[in-house]
This record gives sequence, C-alpha cells and structure tokens, in this order.
Amino acid sequence: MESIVDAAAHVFAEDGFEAATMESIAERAKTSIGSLYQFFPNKLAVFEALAGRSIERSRAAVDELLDDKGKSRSWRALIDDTIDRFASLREADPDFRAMLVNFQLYGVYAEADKALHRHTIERVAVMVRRYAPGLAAAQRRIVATLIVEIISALLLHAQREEPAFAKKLMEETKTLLYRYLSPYIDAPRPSGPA
Amino acid sequence: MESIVDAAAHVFAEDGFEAATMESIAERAKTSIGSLYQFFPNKLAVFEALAGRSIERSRAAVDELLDDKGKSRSWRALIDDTIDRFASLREADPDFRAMLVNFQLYGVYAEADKALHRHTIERVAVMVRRYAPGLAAAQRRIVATLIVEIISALLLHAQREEPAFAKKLMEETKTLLYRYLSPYIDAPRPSGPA
Amino acid sequence: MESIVDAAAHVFAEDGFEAATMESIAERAKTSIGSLYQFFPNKLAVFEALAGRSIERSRAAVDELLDDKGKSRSWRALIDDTIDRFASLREADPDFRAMLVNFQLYGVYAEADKALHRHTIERVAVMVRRYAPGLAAAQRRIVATLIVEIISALLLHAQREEPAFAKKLMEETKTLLYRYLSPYIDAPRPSGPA
Amino acid sequence: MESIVDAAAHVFAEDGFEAATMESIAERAKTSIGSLYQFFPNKLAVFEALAGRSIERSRAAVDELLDDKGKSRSWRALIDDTIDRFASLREADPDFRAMLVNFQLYGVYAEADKALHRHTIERVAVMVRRYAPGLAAAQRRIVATLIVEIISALLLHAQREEPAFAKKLMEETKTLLYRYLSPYIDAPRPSGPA
DNA sequence: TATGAATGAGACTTCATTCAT
DNA sequence: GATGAATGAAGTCTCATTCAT
Repeated sequence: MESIVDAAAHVFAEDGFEAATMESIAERAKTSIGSLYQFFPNKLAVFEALAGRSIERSRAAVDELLDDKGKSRSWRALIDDTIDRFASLREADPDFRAMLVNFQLYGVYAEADKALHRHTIERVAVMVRRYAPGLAAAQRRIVATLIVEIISALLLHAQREEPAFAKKLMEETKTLLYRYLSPYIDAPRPSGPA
Repeated sequence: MESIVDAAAHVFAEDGFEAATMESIAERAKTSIGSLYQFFPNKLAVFEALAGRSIERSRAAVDELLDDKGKSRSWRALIDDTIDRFASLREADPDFRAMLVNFQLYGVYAEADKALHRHTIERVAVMVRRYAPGLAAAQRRIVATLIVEIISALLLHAQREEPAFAKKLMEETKTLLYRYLSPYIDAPRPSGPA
Repeated sequence: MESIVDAAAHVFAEDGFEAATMESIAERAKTSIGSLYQFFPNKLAVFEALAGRSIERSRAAVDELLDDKGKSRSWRALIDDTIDRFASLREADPDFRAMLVNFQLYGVYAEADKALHRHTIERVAVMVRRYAPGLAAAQRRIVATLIVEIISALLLHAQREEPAFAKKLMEETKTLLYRYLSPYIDAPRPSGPA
Repeated sequence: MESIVDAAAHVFAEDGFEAATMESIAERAKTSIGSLYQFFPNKLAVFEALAGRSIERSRAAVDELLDDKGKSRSWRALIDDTIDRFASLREADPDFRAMLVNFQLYGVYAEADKALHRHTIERVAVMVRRYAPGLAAAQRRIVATLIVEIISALLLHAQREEPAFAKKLMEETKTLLYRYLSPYIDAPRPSGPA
C-alpha cells in the first residue's frame, strides 16, 4: 500500500525507527493496524519498503542528473545541479529524510543500498572519464567515490544544522569540489596522490 | 564505574541507543543491572557519561594537535596529523565509535557538545588565521567550520565502510583539503569562494 | 471494562493499593495485563475508576435513603435504615470494601470524594433541621458531621471484626445515636454539647 | 536497636509501609542498612517491633488512665482524660501515628494487637462496673467494647482531618459518650438494648 | 560488629504481532 | 479484505536482602 509507506516515511523521519509505533503509522495512513499487517509482515518490512522506494528515487535522480542527452553542461554546473538536487530532496522528500534520520538502519536493506551506491559511483565515474579523460581508471574510481561520499556525508551532516547554515555548508561544498576536481579536469597531467 | 561506561560504549556502538538494553550493558560490564542503577539513574545518564568522556577526549586531542608550541609544521602536515589522529581515535576508541554511531543523540549532551564544537572551530580558525593571515574574519569562520564538518562527516561515513577503503577515503580527504585550502593559504590575495 | 474494575475491587480490598499488582488484577479479571492498559493508563487510574464507581453508588444510596418522598419515618427509623443500608453495602459490595480498606488513598480521587462528603453532610444536615428545627445552624453542621463521621468510622472499623461482632457493634451504634441525638430532637430547647 | 525503631516510626508514618525503604530508615537512624539487618531479619520485623512498642505504650497509657488508685474522678472526667490522652498520643507519638497510618498492617502483629484490645476492653469493663454496678455482665461487655471502638475509630478517622476540625470532632465525641453512657450510669435501671 | 556495594526478583508499562469477528 | 481488541514478551527501574570487607 502506497499510502502506508507515505505515512511511515513521516513517522520514521519524525520519531526514528525504534520510537515509531505501528499504531502511529496506521493512524497517519488512515487505516487500521490490522491492515498494515496485511501488506507487511513486520515493522522492519515497512522500513525496507520505504528504503526501497527511497533508493529507487535516488537512483532516478542520479540517472536524470547524469543523463545529459546532448546537454553539454560544464562540469561545475553539473556539480551545482547535483548538490542542489539532493539538498532539495533532503528538504522536501519525506522518504529521503526518513533514510537520513535512520541511517543506522540503512544497512538493513544492505543489498539494494550497496547496489545503489555502486551504481551511483559507476555513473559518476563515467562522468569523470568524460570530463577528465586523462585520469587513470583506478584513480578515477577513487575520485568518483570521494565525490559521492562527500556529498552524501554532508547531506547527512547538514541535516542536523539550521537550514540557513546548512545552505552555506552546501554552497561552500561546491567550491570545495571545484578546487578538488579542477586539477584532475582542467590540468592535462593530474598531480594528485597516486 | 569506569567499566560500566566501557561496556556501554561497546553496546551503544553496536546496537544504537534505543536498541541497547541495560541488561546487555550490565552483562558486558560483568555486573548486575542493579549495580548499573547504583551509579546511573537511567539509561540516558549512562549515555551522557559516555558522551562526557568522549567529548573530553576529543577536546584533549584537538588541543594537543593544535598546541604546537614551537613546532612549526607545515599546514599540510597539520592536516595530515589531524585526520590521522581522529581516524585512529575512531578505530581504537570505543567511546568515539559509540558517539559517531549515535551522533543524533549527541544532542542530549547538547551543552557540552556545542561547547566542544564551538571550541574546536575556534581553535581551527586560529590556525587558519596563522596560515592564511590575509583571509577576512567572516570567511575564516566559514572555512574553519567546513574543515571541521568535512572531517567529522567523513569520519562518520567511513565508519560504515571497510577499514581498507576507509583508509583510502581519509587519504584522499587530505588531498581534497590541500586543494581546497591552498588558494586561501598559498595565494597572496584570496578571492573567496565561488 | 466492567470486569476489570470488579477484579480490582477484590484485589485492592484484599491486598491494599500498594501491594496489589496489575498482574493479579489481570489474572482475577481473566484477561491479560496488556488489556488492562488498553483501558487504564496506569494502576492509579484503575483505582480511580473504582473510586468513581463506589462514590456514585454511595451517593445513590444516600440520596435514596434521605429522599423520603412522603414517607414519614421517625428519625430513629431513619438511623436504623441508614446504618443497615451501609452495613450491607460493606458486606456485599466489593467496591465499597475496597474503598474502606484503602481509605487513605481515597484522597487520590479527592475532588469527587470531598464532593460526596460535603453532599452527604449537607443532606444529613437537612434531615437534622427537619427533625430538630430549633437547633442553631452552626451546631446543626457539627452534629451532621459527627453523624457521618461516626457511621463511616465504625463501618471502617467493623470491617476488621468478625461479622457477628460487627453486627452487634452496628446495633449498639444505633442506640448510641439515639441517645446522642435525642436531646437535640426530642427536647424543646437544646442547650448544646457539654 | 531503639533508635532504629524511632526512625522507622517516622518513616512509616510519613511514607506508609510499602513506600518506606530500608535505606531511608537506616539513613534516619544514622546507621547503615547492614546494621538494620543485624537486628531485624526483614522489613516486616521492623514494623512488628514498632507495633510491639506502640502496643506497649498504649497499654501503659490505658493502665495509667484507669489505675486511679484512690483518685475518685467522675466518670465524665475519666472520659475527658481518656480522649485527651489518646488524642495527644496521636499528635505527639510517632509510633502511634505510624500505627494509625498503616492500620491495614496492624493485623500483622495480630496476637499482641488482640491481646491489647482484650486487655483494654477488660479494663474499661472494670471501670464500667465501678460506675454502673447495676449493668448486667453481658451488657457491660458490649458497652465497654463500643467505648473502645468509638474512640479508636474516631482517632483513626480524625487523623485525616485538619487539626482544628479533628479537635472539634473529639470534643463532640465526649458529649456523645456522656449521653450514651448516662442512662447506664446515672439511671438505676438501664433501658438500653438487651 | 559495622558497612554499603552488589544482587536480582519482581513491579509497572509499552508495543509488535495475532486473530476472531 | 478490514478491523482493533487481546496478548505477552521484553524493557526500564526499584528496593529488600545478602555478604565480602
């Protein structure tokens, strides 16, 4: 049931996994607790459904961002778009919020989570190759990973800060990524660590 | 009791605050649940004791790192030391691990936590001024904040990764910080972010 | 749930409020402890429900006894009826028993309790005025209060005695009240106590 | 240990038996919990010691009141003295207070309690015979019992009232007993119930 | 003999899960 | 299929009692 997972997203985001009760999820979904169990065998299953949906949306967002069919943005614009897009996901999407708040539990859906992670890194690596064709494959992989980690780590961290300050953090993160990536992209011969 | 907090560090790190039980803490501390309550009035108090201890250690680590009496390290060496020091804290200190895993709850010890955060950023800002004297005060503050946030965010994130990969992440983070900070420090007239 | 309060009446009467356990109440009500908490948020709430019910019954008994529409009983007959009625309440009504045994806690339902007390004394005072019209208002109030206190105190005390002996006590209490009240009622000009 | 029972009297009177803790009794007795158990095997034993002492004091008070060696008081003066004496015991003697507050538990020391009760009634019966020599033995016994019950019941009940009101209750109780007993004592042929 | 830290049974309470309607 | 009352395992916390020092 779609609306159950919607309700769960809000409740998990507000109360956390442990404090959230099946009762309150049912209430918010305007259904009964019995109906919850018609669709999900237990509480974790509800969270997993939510995780699956969130992962799916993240994957879609990634794909859309990086699928620039013909659009030839500068790499800086691409960074801007990516950070802005995920920052707004964090602000507006209850699923995404719920995942960030319960990131300890993210691991329960480890398979899909890791798959998304791998997928994202691969897509970013493709982009890195496009913009920095001279970079060795091994190095390209590390760079792509760090980009993804930096952005996701800061999204999680900014979650706890005042919105205004979170915004400043994300902006300065763009600068940080420009400077970090510039030697790989703009210079013919990267001088970074091996 | 020292050993109770020791046990709590492990249990909180493994299970998270909510899922951790007083029973399991007592068991791990090889004592009885009654003894737990002789020293701590409730579960939160155990966590707070752990937080207090961890905060104290973090503050000591920060102070020691940045108190270079006479030692004139390069700023790059300072970054290396800082990241290495906290990475090893994360690997070796169960308190620190527990805090990272339950960082959402860090807020329960809000006063000390915020004080540590402010203290750390101030100390880093002092360092930034030393190495980049030309940077405006306002900008200096943002830079110091981002350094602290980046390092703590990545420490948290690397927590969930394989040790080997976490190591690579931290190493690349050094490169990232070199490149990010270099324009502020090495260039005679920094032109700010963006 | 009616049967829960029924069970509670027995358990509170036998063990007292503190010694009574939710477990034993549930057991006696042939339900589970979980169901208890579906209806009552805590142990005190169970007691309050019991108190409310008992107070309601007491009030009804008082009203019925003193509402002699047209019935012109002698005042001695009225005393007889009142004592007999409450003595049989004490013998037959578990709620009433539970309240007597835990009368110290009666205060938890202080508002309703005091209201009942005031209501009863007022109704008795009305009766006293009817039978002893010459008595000053202030004195009337004291007399009504003592009647109520004597009866309730002895009901409580007789609770602990053998039924046969309790019966004798209540009978002699009638004589006691006849003699106590006679000067106020039968004499044309009472000269007050002492 | 005398001082332990002293402390217990205060704590039991203030908190009630269940809520009183051995810890707080030890603290008030300025000793350790271990020493408590050197003298008393368990909590109930402390209460029993207190009950024993209180019963002993009550017996002494009764004996002193009724042992009028040569003193020839009027029976009204005797009633006054008795009520006043026990009212002041209730106000001033922590043991007596503790017993009244925990009267549900009074039964635990049933033997001594009943012995005191019998003893008191017998002594009162002796007094009744002295002042009302014409009263049949059986009737004398009932009268003595009711006197004792009335006084003890009202002492218990007045416990819950404001001191000022309790005082008025006890005073009116004297009037009540005068009127109740007068026909037995002053009239040559009692006309009371058989 | 005095102490008080340690113990653990047991009380209250919550809530995921079941199942009769 | 929907409902929500019933269930009871499990968690937090208290405190009488023990026992090593």
